[in-house]
Amino acid sequence: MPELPEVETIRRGLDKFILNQTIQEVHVLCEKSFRGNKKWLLGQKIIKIDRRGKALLIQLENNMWMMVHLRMTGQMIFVGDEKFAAGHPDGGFTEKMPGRHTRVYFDFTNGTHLYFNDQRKFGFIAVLDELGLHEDKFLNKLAPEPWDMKPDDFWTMLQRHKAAPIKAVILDQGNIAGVGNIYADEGCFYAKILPWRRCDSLDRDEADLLLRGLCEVMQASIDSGGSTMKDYVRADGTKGSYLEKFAQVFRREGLECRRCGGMIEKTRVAGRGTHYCKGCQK
DNA sequence: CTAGGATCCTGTCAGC
DNA sequence: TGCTGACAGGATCCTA
Repeated sequence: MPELPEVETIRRGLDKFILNQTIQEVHVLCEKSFRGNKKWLLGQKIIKIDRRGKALLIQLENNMWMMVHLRMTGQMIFVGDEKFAAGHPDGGFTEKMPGRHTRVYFDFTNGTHLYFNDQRKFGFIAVLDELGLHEDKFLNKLAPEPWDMKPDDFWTMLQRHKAAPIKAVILDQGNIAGVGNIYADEGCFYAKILPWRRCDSLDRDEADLLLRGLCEVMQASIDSGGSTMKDYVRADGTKGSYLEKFAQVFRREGLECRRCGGMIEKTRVAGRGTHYCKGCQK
C-alpha cells in the first residue's frame, strides 16, 4: 500500500478538498470494503481529517469517525473542478470514476465526489463512534511514528526481538508506525544495514542511524508529495513518481548503487520482496 | 511472549 | 494461444 508518506499526502489533499463539505450520499459498491452504517454519515459535515500511522481518520460533525485503511492497493480520488488522486499508483488515476476498482464513493452537497478505489479489496472504510475509535485494535497497538520515537526507545524495542530480521521488526506497526516495504528497504540502505540481519547483531550506532534514516526518507517523500501528485493526474500517467526520484534501492535491482557503484540486488525477507546494495550494506 | 507462515483478493507478467 | 505459478508499497490469524 501507500505507506505513511502517501497517506499523509492524501490527508493534506483531503484537508484541501473535502474539509467542511457535507456528505449527501454514500455508494457502497463492495460490502467488504465498508464497515458500519452509512446512515451515520448522511447529511454530516466533515470537520477534521487526521492520520495515525497509515490510517486516515475523518471526523464528522455528529462526532462519528470514518477510519480509512488503504492496505496494499487503496486509492482516494477527489473529483471536482480540480482532481486529486493519491495512494496506490497503478491505474485508476486517469480513468472515469466510478471505475472498475471503485468500492465506495461519496457525493457531496456541492456536487463534488470522493472515490475509494481498491483493486485487491484488502483496504476498508469503517464508520466508528468515539468508543469504537477508542477500542480499535489496530489503533491501540500502533507504536509511535519514527520522529516521535526516542533513540533509547527504538533501541529497547530492538532488544525485544533479538532473533528476528530487522526488516520484519520495522514493518510491524506495533514496533514503529508507518514504515512499509519501500521505506524499510530505503531505511536499511541509509543505515548501511542488510535487512535480514538479526536485531541483536546491530550495535547502538547502527540502530540510531536506522531510526534517523527512516525519518529522513519518509520526510523527504512527504515533502515531495505535492508535486508528485500533479504528475499522477496528468493523462500520461505515473511517470516521474517520487520512487524514481528518491528510491536508492527499491525496484532498482540490477542497477548501479548511487552511493558505492555496487550492484543492487533483490531477495526475500520476512515474506516480502527486499532490495539492497551488495556493496555498501553490511 | 516471540517468530514464521498462510491467508484475505484481484491482476499482471514470465515461462512453458 | 492458453495455462500456471509467482508476486504485489499490508495486516491478521494461527501455530510452534
